[in-house]
Amino acid sequence: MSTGSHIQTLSEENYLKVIYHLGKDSKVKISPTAIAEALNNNPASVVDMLKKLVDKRLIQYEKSKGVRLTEKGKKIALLIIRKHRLWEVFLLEKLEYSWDEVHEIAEQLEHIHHSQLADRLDKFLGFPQYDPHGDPIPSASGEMADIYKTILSEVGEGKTCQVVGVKDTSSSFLQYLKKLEIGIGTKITLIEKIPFDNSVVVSIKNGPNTTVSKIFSDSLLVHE
Amino acid sequence: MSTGSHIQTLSEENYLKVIYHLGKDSKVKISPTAIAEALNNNPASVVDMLKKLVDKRLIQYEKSKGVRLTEKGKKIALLIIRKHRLWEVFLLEKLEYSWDEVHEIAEQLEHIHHSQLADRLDKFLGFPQYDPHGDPIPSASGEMADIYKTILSEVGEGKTCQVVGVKDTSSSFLQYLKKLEIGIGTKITLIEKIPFDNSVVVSIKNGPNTTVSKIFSDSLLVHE
DNA sequence: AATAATTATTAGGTAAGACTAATTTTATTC
DNA sequence: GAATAAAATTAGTCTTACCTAATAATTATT
Repeated sequence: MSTGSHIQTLSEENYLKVIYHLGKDSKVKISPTAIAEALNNNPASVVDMLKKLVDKRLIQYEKSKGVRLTEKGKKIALLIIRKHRLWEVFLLEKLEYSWDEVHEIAEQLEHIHHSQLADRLDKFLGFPQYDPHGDPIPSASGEMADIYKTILSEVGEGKTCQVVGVKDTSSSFLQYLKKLEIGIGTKITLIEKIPFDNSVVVSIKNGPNTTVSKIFSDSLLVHE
Repeated sequence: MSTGSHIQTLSEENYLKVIYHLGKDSKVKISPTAIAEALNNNPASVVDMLKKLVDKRLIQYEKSKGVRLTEKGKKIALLIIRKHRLWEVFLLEKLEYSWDEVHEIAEQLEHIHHSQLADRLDKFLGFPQYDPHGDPIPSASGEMADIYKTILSEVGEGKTCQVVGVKDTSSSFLQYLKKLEIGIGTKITLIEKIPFDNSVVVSIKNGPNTTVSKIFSDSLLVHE
C-alpha cells in the first residue's frame, strides 16, 4: 500500500502542484477553468486530466465542490514543491545563479525522481527553511512553515527581521542588494521610519545605520 | 544561425547520445538495429526518429554508410554527456550517493536545460576531469580527454596510477574500498605482483604496503 | 548466381496530452 | 422564472514516440 512510489508523469505532477497552490491561495473552489489558466492551457484538456487523476486517487472532484487533493495527491504535490524550493536554494547558493533565474531551472529539476534525493539535497544545503523567494520549504514529512513574510517597509520600528526574498528581480535592484551585502538570511533592524518620504533607516547585520528608499523597502521580503 | 539553442526533446537527446556512444566504441557503421538495441526499442521506431533527426540536420544517414552525427548533433551529444558526467560527480561527492546509484539519476539530470548550467556546475565541482566511472568529462568546448583507463592488475610494477572508477559496484566491494580509504582520485603505487595467485602488493596514497587479491585488482579502474 | 537469412522500411495502430468546436450544465441577471 | 452569460463537458483532431506485422532490400551461404 505504498502511496509515494508510483511515479507520476511530468504533466500529472504539474497538475498536482498547481492544484495545491490554488488550494493554498484561497478557500474558493478549484475549477477546471482556474487550473487551465494556471497551466496556461485549455479547460477541455484539464477535464481529461482530472478524470485520470481521479482514477489514480490523487484528487477528488465534484462539480459542486471543485477539485481537492487526496492525502496521496497532497503528499506528492508537497514533495514536488519541496524539491523545487531546495533546488532553487542550490542554484542560488552553490551555482551562483541570480534570484530571477532559479525558478525556471527549478521547474525542470523538481521532476527528477529518486528516493532520497530531496533529503540528501536538504542535508547538503544545511536544511534551509526558506527558498530564495521567501517561501517556506516543506519538511521531509510534508510540513510547511507558515509564511509570515512581509515587506521591509511594514516592519515595526526597533524590530529585527530576516531577508527571505525579493519582490523585484531587476538587475539594478539585485546589484544594489549586492552592494549593500544583503542576501538571503541577512538580518536587518529597522531603526526609524521617515514620515516625509517613507524612507527607512536600517541597520544591516548590526552594522552602521543606512537609509533606504520607500521603493527599496517595498521590494524586500522579510520575515520577523 | 544558432546551432545549440534549439531545444531537443528528451527522446531526441537520447538518440543523439546513443549514436555518439556507438560511434565511439567502434568504427563500424551505426545501423537502426544497433540503435534500437541500445535504446531497448524497435528498429521501426528508430527509422522514424532518424528521419526527424535528418530533417533537423542533427545526423546524416545513408543506408550504405549508416548513421553519423553532424557537427551540430555531435555538439549536442557531447553537452548531454558532459552534463551527465558532471551530475554524477555532484551526486557522488556532494550528495554522497554511491557509485552504483549515480548513473540512474544522472540519466534524468542530463536533460535539464539552461544556458550556463553545465559550466556553473563544472566550476562548482572544481573542474573534475573524470566521472565516478572513470570516463572523461567533455570540456565546455566539447573536447574530451582520451580514456587510458585500465584495471589495477594491468599496471606495471613500480608505476603509480590514479583511481578513476570501479568495474564492480557490489556493496561488499564498495565497503572494502571505503575501509581501504580508496576513492576517486586516490593514488596507488603498484609495488609487486605475486605470480602464485596474481595478488598485487600496493601502496595506497604512499602509505604502507598492502596486498590485494586478483579479484580486487581486476575490479578497480585506474589511469596512469 | 540462387537461395536463405538478416536488416531496413512501410503501413497502420496506440496512448498521452494537448487542441478546437459544439453542446450541455450551472449561474446570473432582468 | 426566463433569458443570458459563463463554465463544464463531449466529440473529434493533432503530434510525439512508440508498437506490430508485412514487405522490400541487403548480405551471406552454399
